[in-house]
Amino acid sequence: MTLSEENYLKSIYSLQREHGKGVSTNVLSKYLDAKPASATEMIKKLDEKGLVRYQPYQGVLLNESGEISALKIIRKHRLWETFLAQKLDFSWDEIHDVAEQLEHIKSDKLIQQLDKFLGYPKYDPHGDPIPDEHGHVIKMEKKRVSQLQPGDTGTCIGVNDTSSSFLQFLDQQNIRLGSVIHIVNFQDFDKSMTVRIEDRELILSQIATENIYVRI
Amino acid sequence: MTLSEENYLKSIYSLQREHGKGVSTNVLSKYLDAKPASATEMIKKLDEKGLVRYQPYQGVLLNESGEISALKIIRKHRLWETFLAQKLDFSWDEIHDVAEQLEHIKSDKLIQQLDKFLGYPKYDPHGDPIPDEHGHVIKMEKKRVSQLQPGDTGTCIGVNDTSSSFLQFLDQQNIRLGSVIHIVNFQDFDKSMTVRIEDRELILSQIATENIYVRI
DNA sequence: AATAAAGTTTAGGCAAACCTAAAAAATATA
DNA sequence: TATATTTTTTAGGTTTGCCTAAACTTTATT
Ligand SMILES: [Mn+2]
Ligand SMILES: [Mn+2]
Ligand SMILES: [Mn+2]
Ligand SMILES: [Mn+2]
Repeated sequence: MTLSEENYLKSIYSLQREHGKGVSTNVLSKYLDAKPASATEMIKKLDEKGLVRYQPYQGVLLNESGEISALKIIRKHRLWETFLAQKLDFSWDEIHDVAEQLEHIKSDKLIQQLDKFLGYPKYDPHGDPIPDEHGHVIKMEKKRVSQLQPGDTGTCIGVNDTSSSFLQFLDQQNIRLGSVIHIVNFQDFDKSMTVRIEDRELILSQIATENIYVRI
Repeated sequence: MTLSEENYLKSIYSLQREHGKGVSTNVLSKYLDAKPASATEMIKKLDEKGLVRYQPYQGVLLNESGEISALKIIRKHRLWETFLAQKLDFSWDEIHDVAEQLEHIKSDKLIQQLDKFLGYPKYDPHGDPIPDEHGHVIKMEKKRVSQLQPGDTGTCIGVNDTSSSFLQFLDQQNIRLGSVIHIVNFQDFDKSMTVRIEDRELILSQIATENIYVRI
């Protein structure tokens, strides 16, 4: 499989999860920073290879072998992210771009040994579950902070927005994986929330609370 | 720089070191497992980019910026080899192919942190010196075992032949980096040598003694 | 239902990195 | 030195992955 094919499969997997139905060439191409015509071409090729189901004008969906392939790449991506964060002291916002390259290295032994070296981690530094070698993923029912009520408490397990600026903001506010977030108050007029993290109270905007995932 | 350009620069660097003069398209293409016509094309492109000096029919030579670029890739290759051997328990003969891919990952921070994580190693698992971030390499006067006399003692610092079968042979014979090799005897009829390694005597063929490097 | 807008595909090109086959140059041999 | 052999370059193709512009299909609006 080529680098480009791998990136398409991974993208289709993510977008398929988000929305329900077939992923349109428009959405897919925007996600990959390419043109719709390019997406159409690639989708046709993946269909011929038996990795996706594609009906013209109806979008694309991974079939079983496509999903297994996608999960293998996601496994590699998340293991490398874990390596970069835990062993090389990369910060939350720096790991993604490098992992985007490393995920395409071809060596079964490499990824097996990396997994072992890291102590068989279950989650990556963004709180996303790492698929096992057969492509099995732990299903998590994660909630957004915005879905909690005053009085509730959640443990931060990830983010939705992975932009540098947001991740840097979280770093500054000392919000990291495992942080316990207690909801103190909810302001109706702007949907912001007052939360307590490690005995420190702060106000999070609606945008912020919608982009932080917690396990309750 | 593209992956292919990087591989060409690295190859030219190695071949230039071996022979003295300009590297011919024939030699270069054989080394890279490509056709001479492809080498000519690439060389012309590298010349236009100012990385090599190329005169038709006269072969190619790296100029200063080409050499710096080559050494940066070699630095990455050797750091990754060290990582694979030291941290992921790859054996001597397994590391090269994976490092051949990893050397092309683009991230200054990655290689800086990897270097730190490994404790700023000076040599790779084959005994070759790792260039520093400015492209400076330690010049080593290494000798082949075949150049030693009975009574001499050397410390194994690398190999010339990096084929799997040779490296596996060395593994079986417990010859590794740092092994102290004492020359017991030299057989004139077949140029083989009796050597002592860790209180064990064995006979090495001429082919073997010519492909093991030692520091005396 | 007819028309306008938006989304999707097709057609035709382009650059990178390969290739084969033919032409040209350098080198070896008679 | 003339000819044969080897090496190198050039010319023309192919594949992958991208693009733009035009044609077509679907969806939204009047
Ligand atoms: Mn990627
Ligand atoms: Mn992640
Ligand atoms: Mn390489
Ligand atoms: Mn090496």
